[in-house]
Amino acid sequence: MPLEDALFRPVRAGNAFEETVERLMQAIRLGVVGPGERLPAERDLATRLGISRVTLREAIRSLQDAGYVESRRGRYGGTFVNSPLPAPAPDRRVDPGELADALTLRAAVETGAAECAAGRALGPVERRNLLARLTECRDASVDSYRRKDSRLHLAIAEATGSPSLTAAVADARTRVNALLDRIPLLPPNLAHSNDQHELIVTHIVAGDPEAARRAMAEHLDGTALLLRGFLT
Amino acid sequence: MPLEDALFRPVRAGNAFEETVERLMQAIRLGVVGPGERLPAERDLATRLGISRVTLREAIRSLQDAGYVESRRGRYGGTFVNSPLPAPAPDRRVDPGELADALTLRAAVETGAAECAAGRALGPVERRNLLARLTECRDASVDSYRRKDSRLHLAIAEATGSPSLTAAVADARTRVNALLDRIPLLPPNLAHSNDQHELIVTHIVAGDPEAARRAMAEHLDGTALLLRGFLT
DNA sequence: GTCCAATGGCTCGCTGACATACCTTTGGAG
DNA sequence: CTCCAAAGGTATGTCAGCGAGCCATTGGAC
Repeated sequence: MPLEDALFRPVRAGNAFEETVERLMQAIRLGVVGPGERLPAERDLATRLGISRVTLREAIRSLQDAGYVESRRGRYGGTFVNSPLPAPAPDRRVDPGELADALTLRAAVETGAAECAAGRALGPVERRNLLARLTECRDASVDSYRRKDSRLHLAIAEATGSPSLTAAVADARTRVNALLDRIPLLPPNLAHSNDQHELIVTHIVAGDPEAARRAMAEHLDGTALLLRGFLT
Repeated sequence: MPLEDALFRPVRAGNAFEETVERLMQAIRLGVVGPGERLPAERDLATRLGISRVTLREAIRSLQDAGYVESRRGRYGGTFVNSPLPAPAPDRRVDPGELADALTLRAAVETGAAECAAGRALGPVERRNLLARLTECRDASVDSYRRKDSRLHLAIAEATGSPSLTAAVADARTRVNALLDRIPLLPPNLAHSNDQHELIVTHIVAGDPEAARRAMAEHLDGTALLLRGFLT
């Protein structure tokens, strides 16, 4: 019974060290902490993540070894994200079940987020955040595009005011991004994406939930088709 | 920044014991393992949950102490869910932020699930499962209603074929159910719910995603209004 | 020039969780 | 009647992860 599989799934996705590495990688790959920027201080971050500083440091150490970050001591020191970032790990086989699962989850949470964001009275801060991410995305270079794209989608999730939904969108995107890293990024698709982004944001700031949802659904269908096409 | 709060949220929701108790309670409260039914054998369950048998037994022990289950030794023994179940813990203050967060998340994942389920070619097993849960829900007594209701909604999530989305719906429902336990269950609302359920399932088996989503959204709005009303 | 606050770097003892093995109970198969 | 498979119950040694404290480095404030 698949339902029992869902409820009796593993309580822990891995040990504390592995899960911490995943989290930090997520922040970097989603562009929440961009190249050149600093992670929170170890003591602060360990508290926020609910782990010991020792474990956090082990995780940071392995990100250093992989070339993602560098640490500097002293006041105004810290752990900084490298620029440029190393290329992600090479291709592995993609489980078709995993592909369908990730795309289904993303479709649900992201269209839900777009609709919800459009249905709220957005404050000026959220409005500005959305528009800023939109233009950043449009102006992004090819190798920073995925990060800027993710930041825009996360800004939409943030505009729902729901931390849980924001986290769900971040997780879904992380999974889909890992798959997208296996296929080429083509400029025409990129331009098309930007047009769709503008449409989505327009509907959200205009407060039209139904239209925002439809625009987001179309946008996601585009990359879903690409993924299914390239990954057999 | 709320985005960083979402990404740097705690890696672990609690220790292994606490999380295991939550999981088992979830299975019982959602009616996935109903009164009189048996949980999987300890060795099997511990493997599925990715924890040691010792930790699982500690969790089961605390459910025994709380009166939710009983264990019997010997072949054909096991851990069985009690009937009737003890009443949930008495009222505590409800954080209005938590209420909004839980409702937003649920709205996103459940409408997404309904839409996705309606958009798929359902097998005969899934169809029969949906209809069976629908009638079970209609015929349910007042004190088993919440469980049967949850089972129906989970069947819809299951029909998406996405384990992640199913798990997300289960988690969202668990949070909302915990809030619903604080307000009365009124027969008129119950009848109204049943009508909406029938509409939702009809649209799903008919393969009309748009209508299924709208019907689900209306259904959820009903309980959302109730919750917001009763919980100030 | 001196000081010092904030940061990364390191160590040690303690506890929770795990893997493994074995014991006890039960009820059907033969 | 005997046996035994499958289930819960128990004990032990090992290790990951934690808390707490201290050290080393740095660059601005004074």
